[in-house]
Amino acid sequence: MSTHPGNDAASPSLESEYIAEVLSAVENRAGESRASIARLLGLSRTTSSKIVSQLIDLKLLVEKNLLREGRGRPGMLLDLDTSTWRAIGAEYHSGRWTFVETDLKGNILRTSSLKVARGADPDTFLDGLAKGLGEFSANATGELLPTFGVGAPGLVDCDRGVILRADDLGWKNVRVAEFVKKKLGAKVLLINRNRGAGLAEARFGAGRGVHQMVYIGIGTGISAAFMIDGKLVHGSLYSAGEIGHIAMDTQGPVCGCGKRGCLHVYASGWAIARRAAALMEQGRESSLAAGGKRSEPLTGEEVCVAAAAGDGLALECVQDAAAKLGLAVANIITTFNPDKVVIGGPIGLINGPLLDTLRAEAERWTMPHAFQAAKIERGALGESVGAIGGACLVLDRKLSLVASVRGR
Amino acid sequence: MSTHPGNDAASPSLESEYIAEVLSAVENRAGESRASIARLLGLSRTTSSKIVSQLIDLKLLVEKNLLREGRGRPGMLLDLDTSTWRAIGAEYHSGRWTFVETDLKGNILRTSSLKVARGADPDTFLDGLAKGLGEFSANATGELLPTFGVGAPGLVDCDRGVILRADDLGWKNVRVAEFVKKKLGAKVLLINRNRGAGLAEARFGAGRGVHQMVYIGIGTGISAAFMIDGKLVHGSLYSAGEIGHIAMDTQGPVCGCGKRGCLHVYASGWAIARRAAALMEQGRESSLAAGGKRSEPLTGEEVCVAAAAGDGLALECVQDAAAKLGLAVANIITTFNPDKVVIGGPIGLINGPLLDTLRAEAERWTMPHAFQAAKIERGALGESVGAIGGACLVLDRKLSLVASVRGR
DNA sequence: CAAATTTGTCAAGTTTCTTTACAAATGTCT
DNA sequence: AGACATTTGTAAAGAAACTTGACAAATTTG
Repeated sequence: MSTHPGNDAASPSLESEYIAEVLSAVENRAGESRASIARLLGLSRTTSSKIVSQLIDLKLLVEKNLLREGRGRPGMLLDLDTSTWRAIGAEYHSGRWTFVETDLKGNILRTSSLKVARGADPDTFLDGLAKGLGEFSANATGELLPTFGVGAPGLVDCDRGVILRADDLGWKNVRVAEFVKKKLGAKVLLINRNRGAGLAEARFGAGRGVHQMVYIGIGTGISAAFMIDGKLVHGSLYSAGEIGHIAMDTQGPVCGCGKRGCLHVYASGWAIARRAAALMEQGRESSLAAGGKRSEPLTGEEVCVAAAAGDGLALECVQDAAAKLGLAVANIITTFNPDKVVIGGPIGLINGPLLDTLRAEAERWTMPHAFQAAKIERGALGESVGAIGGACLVLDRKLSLVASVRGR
Repeated sequence: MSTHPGNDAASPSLESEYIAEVLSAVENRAGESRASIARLLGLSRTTSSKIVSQLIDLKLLVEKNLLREGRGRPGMLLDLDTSTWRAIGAEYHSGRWTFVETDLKGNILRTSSLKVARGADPDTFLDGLAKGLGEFSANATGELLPTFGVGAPGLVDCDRGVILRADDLGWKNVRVAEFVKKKLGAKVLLINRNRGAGLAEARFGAGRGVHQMVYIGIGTGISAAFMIDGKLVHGSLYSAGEIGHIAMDTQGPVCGCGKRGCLHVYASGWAIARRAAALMEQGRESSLAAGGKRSEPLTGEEVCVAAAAGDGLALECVQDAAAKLGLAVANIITTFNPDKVVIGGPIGLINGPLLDTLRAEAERWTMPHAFQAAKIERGALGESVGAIGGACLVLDRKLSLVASVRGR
């Protein structure tokens, strides 16, 4: 036994091209042993064993209990090592930074959040991120992977870590990665927050094990993420999934983008709130009007909650939105043929009438075989899903990150 | 020098994991030498050289002229060897089998076609395929890769080589691969003909070098193929791309599928022909009516040709179809953010007013940045593109196929 | 024409993976 | 219970693949 565990001179070499394959075999399947991995990847037991022991030394894998099945000596069950490495992810949403710390399996170990002025300027946004990351990472429960994953609003250049534009906030060219590098000396992997949420749901949530997944995030705006065989579809300029502005009706009302009949004007949180406010303005009764004059403007979430509680006006607004969403989802199902459609976002996660209407309308406008293939479900990771998505980006690179920490 | 070139005892071993990478480096780039490949893949010149000589022995690569650039000894320019190996692809379309023989670069060396009864039963269809393949492959101009690539109508199970269903023909579970295996003893790679066409355009046609491509095939029906980073998107049950039945207007006319307002009822060849016929029935004048009573029903292609020639009625029909196509393309661009949209199929390839209208309407219904990224162009491979797509499937596996022929 | 540079190949050396062998741990059959 | 078959994990020896270092060949530059 070594007296200096792990970090000593006899540290593993990490030269095999099969290391990543072995790791992902353990990650994506359950109940693998050294021998079963060897069979799976077409390697000898010796090689599999050697790689596994390297990964154990790196604290990426652990041996669990014995695998009793069939005859012969039982194998050692392998699993991701959740004891040591930690990933930190962040997401900005509604004027608030959310931070999560996860283990290698994406389990949330710790959360924190930091309020900044809603609709703030990019500088406030960036300062909040750096401050939050600095404080949050100081209290890590394990060894940190040396990169932060960040989910941001707007059109994101993932390669350069820049928010190219966030139209609803009026931002342009916000260089997030560069800022954090300067402020904290740490690397940032940036992604659009809804794409990050889709990634997280695909890896750890409602889309686990699904090969063709569509995530639809419904909040103030609407956008989607396409996960095909474990990979996120970015598109040419990172705007794949921006379904908020698909044209639903060429005769429809004018949208903020200048076009008519965008999905956004029918089904976003913004649209739901506006519609409810307009109906109340016309004198329609609703529980939403209780308490007289409001200080803050009505939100889509509030309307959805009221609808779930049975408010007639709210129900009407939500169901109309859900019907349009259902039609959009139908066309996405027809176009993509996914195995699963995951509905998320602040609006999508509310346990109300939205999902049933959406599902019924999606069925109405799709071919039966495509609809049956596509299970439509709510997201399973809750509110901080976007931050988990950031952590996912870090976890996807854990191998190279660990290698670089260990100073290969 | 060996007296038995290629096939003798000293045949190459094909064990390196870099063989495929070297081959695709030469394939997808131009002007590579042994040394430049070594740099590209991070290999030593020795290894690169060894692999290249193996590939030359296998007749997959050839040395061309010298590469004079910069100082130093010029490298040997490498290229795919077009002298030996041949791929055969087939496509069924409008009651006709088309066969193509290509070299490793997808160049068409020979074509043939075989008419079978239009709207024939599956048996006639299969007999025609086996007969055609048998005769066509007998006259090969080189050594055949031992597999045929076949583009077929309908929903195709690529793994098992079965047409699961072709609704417009009324077929179900047509086991193409099994039939050809029995009849000719040869393996078949089956694909939907429009997906095959998309594959071919991405590899050898208008989508060369494009990372995010959408192919839209417009014939009697409409369907699409999505090529993301060189890979075709199949979807969960191989129906990704079946955009003929996306809902364009919930108030629209009833479609054959039972729903309302499908793209198919507005913009397919079937729809264009029906619309033109209806207008003429109402007494509208058109060059299409010349020659009195017709024996065959009017086709969408005829209307498009008449529109290109300036016929007013035809122009109206084509432009209305193109406008709906443009709207559909707009939503696809918004959703996918492609670099290029390739318009193909019997209708899409006709050099008439369709493309301009489609492009204008697509621009009208997309965000500027997404539209600008997506160049909309006609297919570059002509009518037999589906058959070339079949050949593509074979070429994509050339390495393993050649290895198996050489009896590794 | 010499010097510098780059290519392609050979021989020798290193690393990685496999083969062969064996102890250890289990189920099965008698 | 005990012999036997089966499977796992590891170690030592061997094979295969890739790299290093060296060198002739082919070019540009000065």
